[in-house]
Amino acid sequence: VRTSAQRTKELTTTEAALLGLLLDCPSSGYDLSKRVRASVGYLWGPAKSHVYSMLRRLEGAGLASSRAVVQADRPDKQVFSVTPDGAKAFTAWLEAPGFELEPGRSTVLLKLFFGRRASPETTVALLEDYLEVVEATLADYREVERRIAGRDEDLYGYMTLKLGLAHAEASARWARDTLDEFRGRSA
Amino acid sequence: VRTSAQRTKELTTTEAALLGLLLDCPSSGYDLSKRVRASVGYLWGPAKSHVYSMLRRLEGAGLASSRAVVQADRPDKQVFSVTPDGAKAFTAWLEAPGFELEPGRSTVLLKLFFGRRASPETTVALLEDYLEVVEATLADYREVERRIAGRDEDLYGYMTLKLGLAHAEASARWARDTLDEFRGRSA
DNA sequence: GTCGACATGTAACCAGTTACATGATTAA
DNA sequence: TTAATCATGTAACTGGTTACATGTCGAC
Repeated sequence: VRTSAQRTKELTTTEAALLGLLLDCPSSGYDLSKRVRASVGYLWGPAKSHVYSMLRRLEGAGLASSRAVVQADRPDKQVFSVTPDGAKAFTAWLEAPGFELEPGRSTVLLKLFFGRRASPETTVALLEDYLEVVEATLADYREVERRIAGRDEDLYGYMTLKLGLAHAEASARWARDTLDEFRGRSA
Repeated sequence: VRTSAQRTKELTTTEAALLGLLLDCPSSGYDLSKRVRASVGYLWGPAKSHVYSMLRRLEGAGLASSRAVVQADRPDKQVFSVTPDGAKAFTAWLEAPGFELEPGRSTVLLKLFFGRRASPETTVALLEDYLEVVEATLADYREVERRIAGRDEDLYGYMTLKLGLAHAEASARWARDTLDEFRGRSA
């Protein structure tokens, strides 16, 4: 039989992310969705409808509170803030050791793995497409990098971005190498 | 109004993976689960119970067929094979352009992103833990690499592994660099 | 008067997980 | 007899998605 002490259900990653953003600045679901895209978006991007339901859930759990804000020039909105309990839950999540490191999970990899069942052209096309996408995101990341490099308040975001950059660079290099090797074989 | 030509529901990634493995060798759900872990496991690992239900679904869709195999020395089993339709569906999946490239999605990154809300020690600990895990998987990958390098029949698996290796190496390098920089700041 | 940004959701679905149930067979 | 491996599932849940519904408000 559980007592009331059991109420510390761990946070979803999305819940944690939203609390983290809300700590910076109380927002409506609509605003939050946009803030997600503008910040953690490239590494965590829930659907808009999901954001709304997570907010309601946080509120229900007493981790966030909302107040109606009447606006004259545009539709009214519900602005959510983090409650003391919510802040506690967030730091607990943040400070808790351990993390999930879900593996590759990319269909490119899986398709390549089964490449011997496809024509060489298919594999080459796959790799070329992949390279293209990777180079595009690489360009994005580099732009963000230029924007936030050196800015002290973005230090942690910068460190995070760095890993994304490193991965993208490694991916691009790999794709080029693999393409070369692959073409070498077919030639 | 749809005609019967509409029956080409696209394959789930897991379905495709299972079909791909079944093409190499018909197997029971139990065997397949083990084969998954031994091959694509590090980049795609469905739960055992999920494998069973996917197999039944493939059978229902006419993409796989099963026959009961009576065993004297151990419990009987259902062995699944790919039907001609299944083979067609698999190559369609394999040959279809496009792929999903879900982003980072690691909680490490997210926790780091919110690092300014945590103590420096927490962040350092996080990075150290991460580095440890990455180095362990790196060691695993290198062992697999030694095992399959040069073997022509594993060429595609090898190429796939190479990306995993490149990512792991980049991650380790990044973690070390970030730790250094971080400690430099605190010092 | 209609388009686009603002704002909040609902409904239906889905891939996948965890925990558990069940039982055969063999080796210690 | 008990534990391990083989073998197949069920039940309940969950984190998340897509598609859609609904409406406000200012700008053109």
